[in-house]
Amino acid sequence: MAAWRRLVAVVELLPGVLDGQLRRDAQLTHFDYHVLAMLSEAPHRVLRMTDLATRTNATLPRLSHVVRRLEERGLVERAPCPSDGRATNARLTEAGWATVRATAPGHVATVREHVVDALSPEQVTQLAGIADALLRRLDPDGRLTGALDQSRRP
Amino acid sequence: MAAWRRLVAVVELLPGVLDGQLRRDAQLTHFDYHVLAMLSEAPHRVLRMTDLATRTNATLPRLSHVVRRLEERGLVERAPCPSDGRATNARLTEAGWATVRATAPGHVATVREHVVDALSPEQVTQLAGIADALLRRLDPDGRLTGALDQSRRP
DNA sequence: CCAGATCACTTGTACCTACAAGTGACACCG
DNA sequence: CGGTGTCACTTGTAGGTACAAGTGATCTGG
Repeated sequence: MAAWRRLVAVVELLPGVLDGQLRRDAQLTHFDYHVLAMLSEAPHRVLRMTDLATRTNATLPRLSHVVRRLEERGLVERAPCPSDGRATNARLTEAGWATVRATAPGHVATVREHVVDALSPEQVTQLAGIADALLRRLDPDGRLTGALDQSRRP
Repeated sequence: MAAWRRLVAVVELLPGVLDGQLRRDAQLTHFDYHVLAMLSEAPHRVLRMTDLATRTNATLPRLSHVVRRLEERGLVERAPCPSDGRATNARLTEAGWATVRATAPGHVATVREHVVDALSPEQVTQLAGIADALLRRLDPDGRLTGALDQSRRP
């Protein structure tokens, strides 16, 4: 079978595996986790909704709903931005931070189990190059990989 | 950044690209397309719902809803299986077959554009090996890749 | 041969996501 | 300063997916 077809199969199956593990272990969607993880890496664990949306590849409506649900669970807080009245800052609460710390190891272990351990060291190196090349097309601005321009700050 | 994190980013972005192209060009979900494609490759273009579910990595309820919608659009027909009264056979109609033929080239072109053309020939070869290794963990029975046991037939 | 278990679905309900419309807040131009 | 346009969200509605329960048909043991 052609290489691309196998890639499509991987792309079809892997999200389900990652999502399932997080749902079981932390009652979080993979997207939820991504939101919390991005916040946890930000300075003061605060980000504008717009920045958070680009970092998670989400539309603003979708992010708004998700953050509202996370806020109801006490993992995130929202507050109007002092410097720009239009903007909203999302901040990771202590409970949210604790959730990330408790969840990250299991998530990383799942990825390791299903990806890294399935490949030889050379293949891991090759994969890095391949993923890099693909992301230059899929995500030219590096929004998901953290190479975002840092000019605007909350 | 680690290789696996870039892979996760790819896995996050690629489905959206594939889905978007099919929605625009054929008003089909990527999952819808996968259902039609599996039927188009089956003998007589007929498959049991259960077989179709494993081949598309879907739960039976999900498949049932999707096939109902495809049936309403005239792309698929359902009929009770003659040999097993419990089973339902899904058959690709002429309209469905025409849709697959009309849609496949654009879909393949999209994959080519975003994947194959982004990589060097060596990388494509490497990717085949990597995807193979990953699928041995993610899909040990080869359900999505067509290596399914062929004992039960409609 | 028939009661219970299993199988192959279908249907119903709840949740999540996408798209569209609406609401204040800022920015620029005269 | 107003008025217009844009920005940054929020809310509402429709469509898709997951989980749970229900319906016949088939198998199995006594």
